[in-house]
Amino acid sequence: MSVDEKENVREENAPEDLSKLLEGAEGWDWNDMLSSPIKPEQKPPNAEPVQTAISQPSKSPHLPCTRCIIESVPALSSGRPALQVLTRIDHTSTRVLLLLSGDWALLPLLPGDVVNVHAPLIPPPSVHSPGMAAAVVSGAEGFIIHHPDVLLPPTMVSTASQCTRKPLVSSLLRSAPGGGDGGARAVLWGNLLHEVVQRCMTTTTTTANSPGTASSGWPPALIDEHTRTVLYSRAGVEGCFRAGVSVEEALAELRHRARGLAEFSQRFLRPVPGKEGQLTDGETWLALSRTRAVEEDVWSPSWGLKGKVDASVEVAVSAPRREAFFDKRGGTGGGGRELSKGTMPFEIKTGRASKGLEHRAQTMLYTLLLGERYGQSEITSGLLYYTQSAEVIQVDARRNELRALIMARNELAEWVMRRRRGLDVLSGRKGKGPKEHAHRERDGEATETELGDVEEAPFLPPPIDDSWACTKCYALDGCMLYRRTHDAPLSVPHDLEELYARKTSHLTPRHAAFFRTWERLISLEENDMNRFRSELWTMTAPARESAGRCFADMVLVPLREADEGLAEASGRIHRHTARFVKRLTLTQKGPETLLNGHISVGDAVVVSIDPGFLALGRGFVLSLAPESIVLGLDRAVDASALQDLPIKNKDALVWRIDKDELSSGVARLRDNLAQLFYADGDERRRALVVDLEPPIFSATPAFDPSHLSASLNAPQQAAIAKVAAAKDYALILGMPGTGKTSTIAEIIRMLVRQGKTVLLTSYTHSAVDTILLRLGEVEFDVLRLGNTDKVHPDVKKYTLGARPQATTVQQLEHQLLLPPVVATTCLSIDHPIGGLDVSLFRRLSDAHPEAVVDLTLQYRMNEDIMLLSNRLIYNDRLQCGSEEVARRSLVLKDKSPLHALHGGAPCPDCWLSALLDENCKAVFVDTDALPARDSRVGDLVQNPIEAQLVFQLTQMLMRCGVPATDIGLISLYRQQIKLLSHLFRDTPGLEILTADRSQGRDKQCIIVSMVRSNETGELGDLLKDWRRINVSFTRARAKLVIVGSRSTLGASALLKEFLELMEGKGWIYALPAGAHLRHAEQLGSQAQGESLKRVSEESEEDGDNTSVDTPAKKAKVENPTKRAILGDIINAL
DNA sequence: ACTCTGCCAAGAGGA
Repeated sequence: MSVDEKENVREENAPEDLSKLLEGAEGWDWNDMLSSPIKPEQKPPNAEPVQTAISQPSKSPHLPCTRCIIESVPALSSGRPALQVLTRIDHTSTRVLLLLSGDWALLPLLPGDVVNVHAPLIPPPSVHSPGMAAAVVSGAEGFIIHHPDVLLPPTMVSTASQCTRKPLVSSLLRSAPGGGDGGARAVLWGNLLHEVVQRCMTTTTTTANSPGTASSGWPPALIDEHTRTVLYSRAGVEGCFRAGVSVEEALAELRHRARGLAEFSQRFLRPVPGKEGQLTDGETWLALSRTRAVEEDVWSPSWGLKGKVDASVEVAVSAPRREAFFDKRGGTGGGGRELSKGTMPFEIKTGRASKGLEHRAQTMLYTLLLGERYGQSEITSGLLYYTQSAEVIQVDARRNELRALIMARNELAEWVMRRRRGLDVLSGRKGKGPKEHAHRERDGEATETELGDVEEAPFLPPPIDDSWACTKCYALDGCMLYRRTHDAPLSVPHDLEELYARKTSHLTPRHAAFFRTWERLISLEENDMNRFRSELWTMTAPARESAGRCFADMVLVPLREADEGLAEASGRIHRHTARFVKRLTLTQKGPETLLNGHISVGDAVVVSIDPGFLALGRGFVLSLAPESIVLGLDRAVDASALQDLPIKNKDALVWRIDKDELSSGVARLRDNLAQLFYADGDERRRALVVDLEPPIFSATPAFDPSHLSASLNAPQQAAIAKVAAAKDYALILGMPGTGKTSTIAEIIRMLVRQGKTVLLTSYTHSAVDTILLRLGEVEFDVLRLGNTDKVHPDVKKYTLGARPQATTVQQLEHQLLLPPVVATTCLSIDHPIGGLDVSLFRRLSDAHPEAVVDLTLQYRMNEDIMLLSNRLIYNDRLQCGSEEVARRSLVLKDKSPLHALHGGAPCPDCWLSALLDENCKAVFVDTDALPARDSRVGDLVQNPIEAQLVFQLTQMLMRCGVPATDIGLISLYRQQIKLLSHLFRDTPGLEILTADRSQGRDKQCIIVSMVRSNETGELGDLLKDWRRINVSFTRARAKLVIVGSRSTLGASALLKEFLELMEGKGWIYALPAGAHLRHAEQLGSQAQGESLKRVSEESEEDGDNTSVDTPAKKAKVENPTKRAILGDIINAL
C-alpha cells in the first residue's frame, strides 16, 4: 500500500505570488494595491528574497515568523482599508515595513509594541530603502500576533467568541466552578473521565507493527481498572468530596460514562484506517496508531499561546480522493481513497456537544501548539472526541477560522496589555523606552492621555449585556463586582437591572474603593512577576544566567544514591526526579558554583531546551550543590520522554533551568478578596475588615485560668484572656523574644479545650511549623495542609499524606473535618477547606487599639542588646523578663586559644581578644581603616574582606569552646551569605542566614555582616529598612557583633542614630589597618582566604567587574562526564 | 537597586 503525504493546504501561500505583487512596486499606491485582488498575470520579478537575520527561526509549518518591534504607525483615518507600519526586527536594526490590510489594519498597534509577523519577508516597495524588508499580511495571507509575549490559553481564546469579558474576568478570579451543584458534578466527571481516557491511551500498546491485524482495543477490564485507580486516588476522592458526591455514586456514574470507550478503541485504535473507523462526516476513516503524549504543556511565544493538549496522537486518515488534490498533484490515477499520516491534537470532551464551535476553535489552536512543538508541517487538523455521543470529528484548521481566532487572541492580549501598561505607570515603570509612549493618532486624537489617566482606563471590555447569556454565566459574580467597582458609569440595561441589583446593591462606595485599592495592589505584584516570565523566551540562557535567574548549559545526569531520598518525596507536582550538572567545555565559562544566583532550594523552576522547547518540565529545586541540582518535576525529561521531539543533536542536549514566576497564587488572593464582596459572601467579615466595625469582646470570658501553663508571664496571660473574650478577633503584638510562639501554642490548647476549632496560618511554612513543633505532643488531632515537600520533617506526621489513603468520602471527611486544629500557609488554599486573606493586622490595630495586647517581657536579649532595639524602634516598651536575662553574657570555656595567637601571652590590642571579651555584649566593628570594600556580582552585593573577618571571629569563638550551634551569622545580602557558607562549608551546625530567614530564630552569639562599604556612600534600600535591621539585631541572646563600615552606613538616618547610640555607649570598636591579615595564618584562613578569593573573583567575572587573569585559573575540565564524576566525589565528601 | 515569600497548571463542564 502506498502512503502519500498529505498536501499542506497553506503551502499555496507561496512567496512567488507575493513577489509578483511587488513587481515595479515603486510609485504604487499601496493602499489601493492591497485592497485589490492579486494579479497573477504580472511577470515574475527578478528580485531575490531578502536575506536578513530572522530573530526567531520559523517553527510554524506555514510561514516564517519574525519578531518585530513597532517603530511608527501612521495616523489611521476611519475607513482606510490598509496600513503601513514601520517595524524593526527585534535585537537588530533591520527595518521591516508591514503592509497590513483587512482586520490586521485595525489592530491597535502602538510604537514599542512587539508583533510576530507570520509572513515571508520580501523586498520593500521602494528600492530606495536598502537593507529594508517588507511583509504583506492581508485577509488572504499571513498572520500578526500582537503582544506575543502574552501567552494566552486556547480555552480563553475560544470562550472569547461568546464574550470577551468573561475569560478576562475568570482569569482575574480563579473562582471555584460555577453552575451550582450540577456544574461541580459535571466538572468532576469531566476531570476523572479525562484521566481515565488518557491512562488508557498511554498504557495500551497498539499493534502498529503488524499491519492487517485488527487491534483488540482496550479490554473492558483495563478500562475498569483505570476507572478505579483514578477514582480511588487522592485527587479522585477529594474531587468527590468537593462535589458532594459519594465515591460509590461516582464509580457508577463513571462506569456509565466510560461505557463507550471500549467500542471507541476497537474502532479507532488500529494501524490502518478501516470502515469501522468512519468519522461523523460519513466519509473519512481514521486510525489512531500511537499516542505520543498526554497532557502536554506547550508554550508558544511565536503564536502567543500556551496550553495543555489532552493528547498528541499519530494518525492515519483515509479520505476519498478529491478532484482538487488530484489536479494539483498531477494525478496518480485511480480516484478511490487517499491515505495520509501525521500527528494531531486529540481533544476529549465528556460533556455535550452544545459548545461545538468553541471546541472546534480550541482544537484548531492546539494544531498551532503541536505544530510548534513537533515542527511538522502536516499538523493542520485536530480531532475532537465526544465520549457521550461516541463521535469523533476531524477539525481542519482553515485559514479564515484561524485568522478570526488569532484576532480574538490579539484582542484579549490587548486588554491584558492595557492593564499591564496602566500598572507599569502606577508603579513608576515607564516601559522600555520613550517610544512606548509616543503618539498614535487616531482620527486626530492622541492616546497619550489615556496612559496617564490610569484610574479611568478600563482594563476589561464592557459586558455584553445579553440577559440570557449573562444569567447563565459562571463568571457572573466577578463580572458584576467589577462592573460595580470599576465600570460604574456604565448604564445597566433594563432587563439586567434586577440581576445587577441582586449582585451589587449591598456594596457601598467604601466597599468599592476598598476592592479597587487592594485589587490594584495585588495586580501590581502580579505585574512584577509577569515582567520576568517572558524572559524565558526573550532572553538567551547565558544572558539570563548572568542575571542569576537561570542555569544555562545544563546536562541531565543519573541520580546518585544520595538523591534517592529526594526521589521518594512525591507531591502533586513532584512526580519525577532529575539531576543536572553544568556542562563545561574549553571554550565555555560558567559560574564555578550553582550556588551563585537567585535560584535556591524550594524555588519553582521551568526546564527547557533552547531553542524552541519551552517548559518541557516544571517543578522545583529539591537540592542544590555547587556542582549539581536535583529537581522534582511534573513530567519525565529523560531520553525516552523526548523521543518524538524534532531535536537535532540528541546526544549533546543542553538544558536551561529557569526560575519560574508563578502568578496564580496572586490570582487566588484576588479571588479571596472578591469573596468578601459577593452578595452571598461573609457579611460579618466584610463589616469588620472593610467597614472597620469595632470587634466585640465578652465581659465574662468563659475560660479557666487554672488550666494555663504556670510559666506564662503577666502580659502573656493578659493576651490569652483577651483571646478568650474575643467574639470577633483579638490582636497580639509580640515584640522580639517575648514568647509569641509559646503564647500561640497555649492559645491553641485553650481553644481546643473549649471545644473550638482552630485555623493556624501564616505567610510562611516555617512559621506555621515552628508553632506546631512548640505545641509538641498533644492529645488532639492536628491537620497540616500544604505542599508536603515544604513541611518540616517533624510535622509531616500531621499531613494528609501521612494518613491512610481515604477510599470513601466519609473517611476523607473525617480526616479533613475532625481535627480541631488545621494548620496551613495563607496562600495554600487550593484545598476544599482552606482559604484566608492577607494580613490585616495593621489596619485593624490602627482602627481598634483596644483589641491589641502587647507582649512586653522578653527572655532573649541581654540588656545591652535590648537597649538598641528599645531606643531605635520600641520606645522602651520592651523589658527583660528577669535579672538573669538582663545580665546574660557569652562566657568562653577556654581562653587559651586566644593567648596562643600571641605566643601564650595576653595581648591588649588584639581585636579578637577585645571582641571576645565577656563584657563586650553589643559592639559595632568598624572596618573603615582596613578598608573592606563591597563589590558586585551581577546585581548581587558582597564583601569578601568582611566575610574573612567574620570567619576569623567565628573560628576563634569556636576554638574557645562556643559550640557552632550557638553562633548565627546574618547578612542582609544573599551573595554575602553564599561567601560565608562557602567558607564554613565544613562547619556543621553553624547557621548562616539572611535577615529575613532568621526571623523567629535566636542564638547566643550573632555576628552581622553589613556588607555595604564604598567611597561613593552607596547604601541601597535594604539597609534602610529598619525592620530588617531590627530583626537581625534582635536575634542575639548574649553577644551581638555588627561588622561594617561606619562611614558608609552613616548615610542612613536610622543607622546614623544607631551609630551615635553605640558611640555614646563606647560600643564601637575601630579595627586597625590590616586587622584581617594579622591572625589569618594562625586561624587557618590562609587556605580559606585563597578559596574565598577564588570564589569571589569568579563571581565578579560574571558581573561586569574586571579581574586579572591569574595563572591559577586554568582551563576548565574538558570532558563533561569527568566533570560530573568529579562533582560526585566532591559532593560525597 | 537586589530580599523574601507563597502558589502547580489550563481546563474540567453548563443552557
